[in-house]
Amino acid sequence: MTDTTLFLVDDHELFLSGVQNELSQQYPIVGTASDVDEAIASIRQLEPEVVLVDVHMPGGGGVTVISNVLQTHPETRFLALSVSDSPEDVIAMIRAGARGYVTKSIAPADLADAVRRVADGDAVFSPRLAGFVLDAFGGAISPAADPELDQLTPREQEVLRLIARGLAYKQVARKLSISIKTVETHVSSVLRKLQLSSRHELARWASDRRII
Amino acid sequence: MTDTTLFLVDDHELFLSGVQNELSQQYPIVGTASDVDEAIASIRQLEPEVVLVDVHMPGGGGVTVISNVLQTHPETRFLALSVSDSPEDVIAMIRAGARGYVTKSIAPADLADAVRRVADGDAVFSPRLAGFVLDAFGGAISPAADPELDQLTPREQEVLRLIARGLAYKQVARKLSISIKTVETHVSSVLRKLQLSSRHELARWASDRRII
DNA sequence: TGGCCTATCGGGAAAGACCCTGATGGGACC
DNA sequence: GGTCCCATCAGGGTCTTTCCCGATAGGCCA
Repeated sequence: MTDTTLFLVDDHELFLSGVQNELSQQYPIVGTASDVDEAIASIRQLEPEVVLVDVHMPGGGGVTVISNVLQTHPETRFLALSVSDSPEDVIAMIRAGARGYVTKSIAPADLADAVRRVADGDAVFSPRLAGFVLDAFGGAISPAADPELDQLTPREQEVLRLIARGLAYKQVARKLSISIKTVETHVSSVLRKLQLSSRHELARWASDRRII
Repeated sequence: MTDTTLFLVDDHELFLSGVQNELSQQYPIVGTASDVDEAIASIRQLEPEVVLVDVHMPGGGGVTVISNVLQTHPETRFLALSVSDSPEDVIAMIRAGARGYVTKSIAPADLADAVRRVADGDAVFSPRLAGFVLDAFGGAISPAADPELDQLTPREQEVLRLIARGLAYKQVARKLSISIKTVETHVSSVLRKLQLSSRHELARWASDRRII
């Protein structure tokens, strides 16, 4: 039993009860809530250290709870608990301010451990989500076949990448062993196809899409 | 003792020996390396499941090791181990593909636990880094007082931002209500101070640092 | 075979970017 | 009151980028 105060938010009473049953041996559970508004009000009043919050709930979901509470109580730590492991949900919760994200299939002992780690300030993710989060952070989210990129020929994409890297036409020409004039042609085509008006905009366009 | 094979990379023999001493009870340590090239070659040959890698090393550092090995062995899991907890280092390692990042002040037992979690596919960060990583993921990277940025005057930084956004000198001039010549002067100063040679490199420099 | 796309080049011209020297006024610091 | 740094601007030169006008050669397809 530690003294890390815990608060539970889930719209399924049965699940709420299960979690409470499993964790009350190890943490003082200061309160529970089964809808968004109730959760926000109670958390603000009770000021628990860690909040276990469900992702999908009527009335806005966990994101609403997290972002609202953090505005007044930024020190509160949130651990998202969900049946879903979809990237969209994970991203949304992390952006809102969750310190971790585990799926409901987690073993009770692991959940207790996750709560402890979140209370310590650590970041906790289910194994299958960890890789995703890091990939997203590294900017290597799914290749996501860009329709705008697809309309460029392979050679044009190649030139685009080098231009985006900050190389001058002359350097691109040397690198690809072609003449400056050819580079000009490719760049012109790219600018026209992407409806941009200068290599500077092109560089920014590329960096926005992480094509570097 | 689990069967998770471990490989250690650190240029400090003493530290290497210490880690080896602490962890060899729990993991089969299949090899160690104290420089970048040796590390890459050995890891490719021995194919350990988890690699503990130092961030700062002569010959490129941990980033080089990680990105090289991942090209041929993408299933290898890397746990970065460093004396530094600076945001730049953490970002660089994560981008390179590290699955976790802990500081060398970590307790041996915690390190063993971190290795286990990385082997499980989990993400591991020292508590003080966890928050930073999540903040960065949420797109709210701290201003992170950059020493290179600091040597620029406020006006120069302002011009830098606009240039990095892909604006032409003329547009920058209009936006700041100054003459093109003044913009030229500022850009020249920035290029000189940052030791860059063209606005294209400057744009790339800025986008690398997310100064946009 | 003729049409279309791609990749490769060239001349020439206008605009933009870059570099150099030099100048002015306003603060800050000592 | 002199010395620095900062921000502002100018002239003039060189190189780069961008956009015209072309051209040739290869591949694919109906």
